[in-house]
Amino acid sequence: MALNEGLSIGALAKRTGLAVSAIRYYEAQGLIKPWRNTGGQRRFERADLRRLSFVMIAQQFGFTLPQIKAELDRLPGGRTPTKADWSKISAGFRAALDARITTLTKLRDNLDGCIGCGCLSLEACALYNPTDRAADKGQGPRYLMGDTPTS
Amino acid sequence: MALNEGLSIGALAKRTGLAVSAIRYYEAQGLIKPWRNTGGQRRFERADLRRLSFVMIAQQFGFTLPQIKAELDRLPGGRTPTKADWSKISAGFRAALDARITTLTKLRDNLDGCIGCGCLSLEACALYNPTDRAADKGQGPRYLMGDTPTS
DNA sequence: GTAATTTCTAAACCTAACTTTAGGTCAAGC
DNA sequence: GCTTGACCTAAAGTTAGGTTTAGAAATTAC
Repeated sequence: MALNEGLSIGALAKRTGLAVSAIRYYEAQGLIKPWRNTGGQRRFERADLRRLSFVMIAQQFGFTLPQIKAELDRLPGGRTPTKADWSKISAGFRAALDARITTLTKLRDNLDGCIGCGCLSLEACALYNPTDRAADKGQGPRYLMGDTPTS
Repeated sequence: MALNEGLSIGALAKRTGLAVSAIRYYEAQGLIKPWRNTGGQRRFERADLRRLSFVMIAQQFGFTLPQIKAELDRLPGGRTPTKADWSKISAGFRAALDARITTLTKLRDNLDGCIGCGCLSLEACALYNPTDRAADKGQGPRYLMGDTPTS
């Protein structure tokens, strides 16, 4: 057993609160790369706890799994990530969060001028600038309303 | 034609930027209730432009269609909604938005103490209080990480 | 050493919010 | 009056992010 150290998928699930199936799914998406023990079962490093925590928080912030993977891929490959490594990828994270808050605040401040007043003439309003739900899924520029101010 | 007035679904689509199929879908979900002309085609009121705008903005705020329907159902049934009617349902809207901003701001302020510092000891951190992505889908209390402070 | 628990894979299923497709009807332009 | 574009319905397909199921193999517990 000594040579087959590491956390089992069940242990990882208990520690993170994630379902075992979710962890397997994350592996399939390339977010974590466990090794296998002699019996073919997944074994995880303690650092994977941090990775999964990062995933869970980033999801709360509205990031998609591919986006989260992109961030995680910036972590060093050969060694266990250090505090500095994590801080580095958290910076972009925080920037995105700041942007999101800014957008929502602008949205709120414009609410009284749009729906709040009952006119709903969104064309002239900040609301037609869609909140970046993480990544505009190439849906094309969807303007919100063509209602004329007079109506 | 005079008796079959109203906007066609195509006109509504152009005015809102929504796809025709999306508008039909919203009708199926009960968000709008067009009438039919003599040929069986949908005809919409101008007020439906406002309803659809409301839907689009509410979605940007993270509301689900059932939640949006619940708000729209509070509009008067017999007559065309007035400014006052719209303002009324926009109030709850704004409250939800405020709450969301507050949560995100708290999250951001805690970021340096969690991922930002590299420790990722989420248990002791505000991040384990999930952002209400509109409506906690009864997933059960998912605590974020069981990593001990020492690790 | 055997029973119970975990874990394995692959594939099917799930929800939300739509889009696409197929086959057919309606309406508008000339 | 006919052709072209808009519209109709119903059903199936799509994407994200997983969960569930089934049958088999590994591990742990006693």
